[in-house]
Amino acid sequence: MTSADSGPATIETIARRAGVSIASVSRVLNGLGGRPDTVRKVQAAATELGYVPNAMARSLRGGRSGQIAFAMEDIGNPVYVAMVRRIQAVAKEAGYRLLLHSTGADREEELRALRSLADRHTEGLIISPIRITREHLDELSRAVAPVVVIGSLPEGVRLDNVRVDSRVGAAMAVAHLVGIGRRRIGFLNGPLDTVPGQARYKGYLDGLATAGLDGAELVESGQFQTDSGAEAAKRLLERVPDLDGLFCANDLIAVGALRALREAGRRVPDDVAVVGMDDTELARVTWPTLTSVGLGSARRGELAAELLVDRLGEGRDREPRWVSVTPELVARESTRS
Amino acid sequence: MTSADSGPATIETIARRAGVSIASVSRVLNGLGGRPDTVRKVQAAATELGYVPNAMARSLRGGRSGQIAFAMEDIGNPVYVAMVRRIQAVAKEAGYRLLLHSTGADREEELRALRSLADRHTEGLIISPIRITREHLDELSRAVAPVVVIGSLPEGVRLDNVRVDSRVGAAMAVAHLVGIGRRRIGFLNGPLDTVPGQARYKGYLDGLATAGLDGAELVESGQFQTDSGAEAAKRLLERVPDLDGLFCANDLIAVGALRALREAGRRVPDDVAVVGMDDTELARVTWPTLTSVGLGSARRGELAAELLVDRLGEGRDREPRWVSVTPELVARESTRS
DNA sequence: ATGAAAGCGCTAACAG
DNA sequence: CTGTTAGCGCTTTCAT
Repeated sequence: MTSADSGPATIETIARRAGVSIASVSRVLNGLGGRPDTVRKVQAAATELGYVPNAMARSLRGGRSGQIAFAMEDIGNPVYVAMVRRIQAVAKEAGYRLLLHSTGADREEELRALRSLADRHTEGLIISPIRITREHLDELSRAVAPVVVIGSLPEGVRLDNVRVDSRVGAAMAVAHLVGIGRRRIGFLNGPLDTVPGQARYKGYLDGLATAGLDGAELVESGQFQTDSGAEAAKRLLERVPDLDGLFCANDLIAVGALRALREAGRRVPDDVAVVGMDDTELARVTWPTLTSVGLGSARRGELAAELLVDRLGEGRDREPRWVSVTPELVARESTRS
Repeated sequence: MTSADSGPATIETIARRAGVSIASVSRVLNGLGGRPDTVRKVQAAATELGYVPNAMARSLRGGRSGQIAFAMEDIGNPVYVAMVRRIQAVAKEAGYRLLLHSTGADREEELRALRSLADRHTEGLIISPIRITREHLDELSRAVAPVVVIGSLPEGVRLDNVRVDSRVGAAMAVAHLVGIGRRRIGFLNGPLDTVPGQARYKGYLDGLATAGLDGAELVESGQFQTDSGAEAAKRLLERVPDLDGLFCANDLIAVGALRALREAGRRVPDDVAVVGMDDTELARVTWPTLTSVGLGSARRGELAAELLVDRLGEGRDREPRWVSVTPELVARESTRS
């Protein structure tokens, strides 16, 4: 340890120690060959000094940070957990580190996440916005690095995009309830001014129409959350005592509904059959276990990550791609007939 | 838009446009004053060009990346979700970005996370290792940047550390079961060769001893997961048909146990009362709702983040701090007498 | 108050 | 095959 250098080793430290130039050090360390003798000396020095390349310097020089980010509303929602898991896996596989933005319900935070691409600490972004405003679209079109959107985009937006037709999924849920003989089918929705809120509401109406039912007055909306779901269920039960089927716009709402139904003394599925949406981990944990329409959250995360990774590599100039995932109903006890 | 420059604006672009030196640009942009005239010109140019400082260059120059990381086993576990949420919040508040390492069950990955501090892309790390081996300790002591450990550390390790005495928590669970008149109290544990597995097992024994009970043969171990918990519960029920109380080493195991109990036709809490641990979101979702010993996951995440942020700032040379959180039993339906 | 210049650590082009 | 050198974009002396 003759190292009179302070701080961590750099290529310069190594160069001095090995008696070669910094260029040779760089070459050897990047596997670009060299005289066997040189290679040996450099490697020895690097090992002895415990050299690790400085990622910041590399990034600045190479113009690539090796980082991507995922922005979602709240990691507390199991849907996002499923996405993060797969995104993480794909990112790591491709040699990217993953950053997390939790935007909360705050629209402004989402925009900030988009704008922050400009400082180049991140090479690309996956974003799953719950609302898509004019501002979002402006900011998206102005983004200085690749962005993949998880969620539906208006026609004509030229961005990589992973979607699922939750309208169809919602219709499937209703069809399933109809299939087991339910006729008074309610719907607990999230906020109507969100993309998923809109789509699921339309799907619910589609499902009813197909079955020749009318459900105009069987809808309650609130937040996409458990407590809100419980309250909405309570309101609906009071208004519609003869309810026999219930579709919930996500599993969190459904969990709240199950609670409210129990407290109201209704048996599930005997009195009221319940279907959730997203098919999260929760669906297997409740009692009765929850029938739910899976929207492939894990798969969407994975696809989004793959799209992004591709665009950051090979696919730099590819046309924007719109990929979609098919909803799938998973029947469990809450609709066992 | 006379900008003949390619790529994003830099201080140099601005300097040319404003007719000043790059040094002045830097000063103005960092609020270090200047002649009113200069300030105005620079700000105008910056705005027009949509200038955003390059984070990589800043980092390299300043030696600070503005990033911290959190390494845990699997974001799928609600305990970590709770931690991430708070860590995220504290990090953002303090101006740090948050990186996520999912290490899986892989020991090697944890070590990699620690070693990766050396490349300086991250200023500090919060790690919640499930096992602490000799290698971990070596690597921890060798870490080139501040590390905060969530979990218990052997005496004498000089590292910031947030802990909770889950041994005491486990004893509380048993005491609670005893308190509602249970005498044949089983324990479903995770792997015994993990830190939490050890502590909770000891706490279980403590609890029994205090009550003058013997439970040597009422233990099953598996993984800290739902399916594993269900299987373990099944095994235990076969071996010990007169079981009347059950403590589970975490909520995931407890959820599995509830399922197994139901399948075996046992009523909860009438036949068997159940207590989980961690008091995750799950505990409020199951039926019956699950009594669980909270270990302050959210709080631990928050504290860890605060310790780290402090050490990266003011507290650079502070003595290592060991903070602890107190377990708290939250009684719910699964132990209603 | 301002500009010139050095340098953070690295890679790559260019000579030799 | 190897060394010298020029930057990547920024902050910060050091003169002026």
